[in-house]
Amino acid sequence: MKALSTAEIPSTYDPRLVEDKWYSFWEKSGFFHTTVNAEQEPFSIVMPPPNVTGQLHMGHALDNTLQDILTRWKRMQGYNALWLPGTDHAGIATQARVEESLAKEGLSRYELGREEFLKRVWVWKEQYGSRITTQLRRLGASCDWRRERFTMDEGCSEAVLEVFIKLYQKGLIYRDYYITNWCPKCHTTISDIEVEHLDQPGHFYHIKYPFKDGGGHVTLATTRPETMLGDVAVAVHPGDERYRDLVGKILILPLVGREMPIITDEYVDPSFGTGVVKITPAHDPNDFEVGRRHDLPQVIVIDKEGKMSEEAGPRYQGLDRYECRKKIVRDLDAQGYLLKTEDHAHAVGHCYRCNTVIEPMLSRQWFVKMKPLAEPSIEAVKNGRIRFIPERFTKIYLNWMENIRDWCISRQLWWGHRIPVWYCRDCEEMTASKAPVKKCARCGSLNVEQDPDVLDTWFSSALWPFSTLGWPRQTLDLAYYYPTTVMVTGRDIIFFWVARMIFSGLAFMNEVPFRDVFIHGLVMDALGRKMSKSLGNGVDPIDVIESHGADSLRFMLVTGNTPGNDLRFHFERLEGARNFANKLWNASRFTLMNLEDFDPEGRPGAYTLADRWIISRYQAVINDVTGYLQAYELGEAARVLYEFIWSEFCDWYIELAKPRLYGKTNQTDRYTAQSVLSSVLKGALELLHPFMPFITEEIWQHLPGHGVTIMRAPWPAARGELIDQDAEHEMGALMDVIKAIRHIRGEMNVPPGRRAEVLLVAPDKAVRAVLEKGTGYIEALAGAAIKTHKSLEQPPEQAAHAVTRGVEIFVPLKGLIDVDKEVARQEKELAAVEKELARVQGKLSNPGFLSKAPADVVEKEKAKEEELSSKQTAIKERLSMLTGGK
RNA sequence: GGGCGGGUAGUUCAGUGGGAGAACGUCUGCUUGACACGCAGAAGGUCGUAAGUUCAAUUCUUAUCCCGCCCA
Repeated sequence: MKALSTAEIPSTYDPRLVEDKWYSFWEKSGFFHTTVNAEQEPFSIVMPPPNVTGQLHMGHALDNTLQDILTRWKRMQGYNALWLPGTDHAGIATQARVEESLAKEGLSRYELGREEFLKRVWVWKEQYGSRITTQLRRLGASCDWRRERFTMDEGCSEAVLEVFIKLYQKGLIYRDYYITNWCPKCHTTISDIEVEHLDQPGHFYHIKYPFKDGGGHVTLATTRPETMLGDVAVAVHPGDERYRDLVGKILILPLVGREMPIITDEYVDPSFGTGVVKITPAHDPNDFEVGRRHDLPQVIVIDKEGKMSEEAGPRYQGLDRYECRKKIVRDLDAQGYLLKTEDHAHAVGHCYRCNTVIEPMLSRQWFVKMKPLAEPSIEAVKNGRIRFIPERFTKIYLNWMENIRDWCISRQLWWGHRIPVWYCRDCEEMTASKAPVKKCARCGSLNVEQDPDVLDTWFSSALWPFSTLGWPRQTLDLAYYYPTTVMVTGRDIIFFWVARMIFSGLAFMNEVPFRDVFIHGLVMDALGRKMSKSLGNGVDPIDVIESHGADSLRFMLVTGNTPGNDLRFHFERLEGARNFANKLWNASRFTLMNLEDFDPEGRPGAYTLADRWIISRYQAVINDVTGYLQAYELGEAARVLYEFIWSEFCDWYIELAKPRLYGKTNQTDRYTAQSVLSSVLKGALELLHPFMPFITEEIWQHLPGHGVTIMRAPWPAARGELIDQDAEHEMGALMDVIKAIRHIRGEMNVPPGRRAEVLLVAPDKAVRAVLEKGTGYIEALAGAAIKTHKSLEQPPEQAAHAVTRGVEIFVPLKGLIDVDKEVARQEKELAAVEKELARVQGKLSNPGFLSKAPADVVEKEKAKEEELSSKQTAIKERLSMLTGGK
């Protein structure tokens, strides 16, 4: 694959000319593909599977960018890096989409029938299934597509069956009547964590329930008066003195006339409301528990459509639950039972899919018994076999695991893994089996039918880290890549997914599914709101890639963000990343323009100070970037590279190299500059490649000594002998002088074209030597003509003045100096120096500081004092000269 | 009610037990033979509030207020 030729490198980087080209080169060349290799250490990540018919959103973009950075980095480090991709069948979401499309044809799934409907879903899946994987390619994801999996493919489905049967045989899967969360719109049960609790304004209705015999009543408050039709008791706390005498008495349920007892139960909070609670076992999870303890009947008054059932009585039957609420309130009021209505905000459960208010509903469902599975999962995290990054998520995970409740796994859907249980209609025998059951094992009847429900989608994704590697078969892949190295995912699915993978891995592989869990935050809009369809505030990553390039998007997502924290999407930050790409592009363009006659085989001459400095800085950057990646501080790693490339390489090194490249006087020195320029650039590209894969490949392919692909270039290793403290120190001093002169030029409005005469005064011999060595640098970068002195007998009066570490700077400006203005400038500087000096001296005169602070800190403060006080002296002298001693 | 995160420059965010940083925005000046998606310079912060630990706190501890999230 060819990069653009040097002659056609445009001055503005255009990702569209570059990205697709390199991606298909990588993929076709098989660079993403890996296989078991016992000689090599594995590094493995399985991708959190996106919804097969969904499309890429910013959350995916972030999640996959992080994974790609880690994978590309480890691959360059020489690991056998596997990033295994795949998609999820997303039961509710996908089924809902297909039902919507059917609705447009005026059809329902029931009219179509199960088999025909499923055919339609598969067609839908074939049609849209490649959209998201195509989009991931555009992001640059270097995952091994030859291993792509799907939660409903043959292997994953087999894993699901295997797990279900094993859990069933161990007694960890059971079927029971229970209160579950029913979504009247999706027509299915959902698990506890799929319910989102939102605070909503509502009312507290205070109602009186009269006694059967004699007068009097008890008062209670409810937010859901319509459920009173299903009331079967009233409860008070056993220790509540106020109601002690009433326990056991019989009440008459208003509007209904049902007789019901007053009971006691610990669940009642005597300090809340009136301390009296109505008990509706069929429509409230807490009441359900109370009902079980007291063996109360269950009266179902709301049906699966969210409408009042026959049990609700003829007056209310068929009414929507909210219509019914209004009618009940009116009726209670009319009959004098309603005492008062208060405003009351309370948390209401909503379906995470369709946002409909959940109806707690009594029904028969399948559950996984969680306690025995949770225990080893708690242990694995507590003893460090699994590590959360950042660490604080450990507590969130443990807290949830320790209070775990059984997991409702059946869904009243058609799209998914059908529950492998058959019922005999004749003898009611129940058989769980991997193979279809045709005949009842007990009575031999052929009148058997399979459970109509499917499993929760998360049931199959819980197996993802091992089902994708071949389980339940004991494959070589499984032995080599499992447990995976790291799981990268959003903080919003720790419970849904991470926790479930952990207990599944432990239960079926006898080993944790991953060592590290790298948790990231959510991508919010610019105002800090969650991106959502209903708000219409989502930003489409594909639009961003088309306008600014995938590299810019990736870089923007990864910078200025700390692990676990949310990230706001600011367009300005995207532009910043795009500008950085362009900067890199132009620095490379400059380098390549000056490299046309470069001989990669040649040997460079002596390094200049600037060479030694940038080479030394580059070693430090290698160490920093590698260290930050190791610590999952991807944002810091990116920041270090940004600063190195922009501020040090471009702003200083390239500028210092220019005279050496343009002037043809010294071919050896020119060659040396070419060599340093190209080698540091090449190394910087390699360090940046995991973050910005496309642009780095494009440029790298032009550089001398490049290989087949930057993807497979060895990760740069710092060489300690190239770290050059002297060079860094000397360059630092020269940079300070240059900055001081530029400052003066700016302040004094010296026209840029004009070459300023500058006098440098340095009493110290070593400092003078540095200045003399660096005269060329100062002259080139400060636009000045330099003369260096040990001291000046008669400092020029018409001059601007500055002091940096051991160097006094005079910029003579005959006729341009406004003495008053210069005095004011110096006074301001003096005040700043003296303020700082006072602070330092305060410290140094504190005996506690001298005796207790570490020696190096004290030394540092002393050196600072010395520098500040010499600066103070110089400024004072200058001031007294300017004001003529007045 | 419990837990967690955040409160640092005009804005968005990094960071740290010992001299407050970046990007964007603002101001000044620049067709400087890579780049105006650029170059050079500048202004701008009592690091939410109060107490404590320490020689030293923006950083650690406690309390408190505000914002957000999760759980009940």
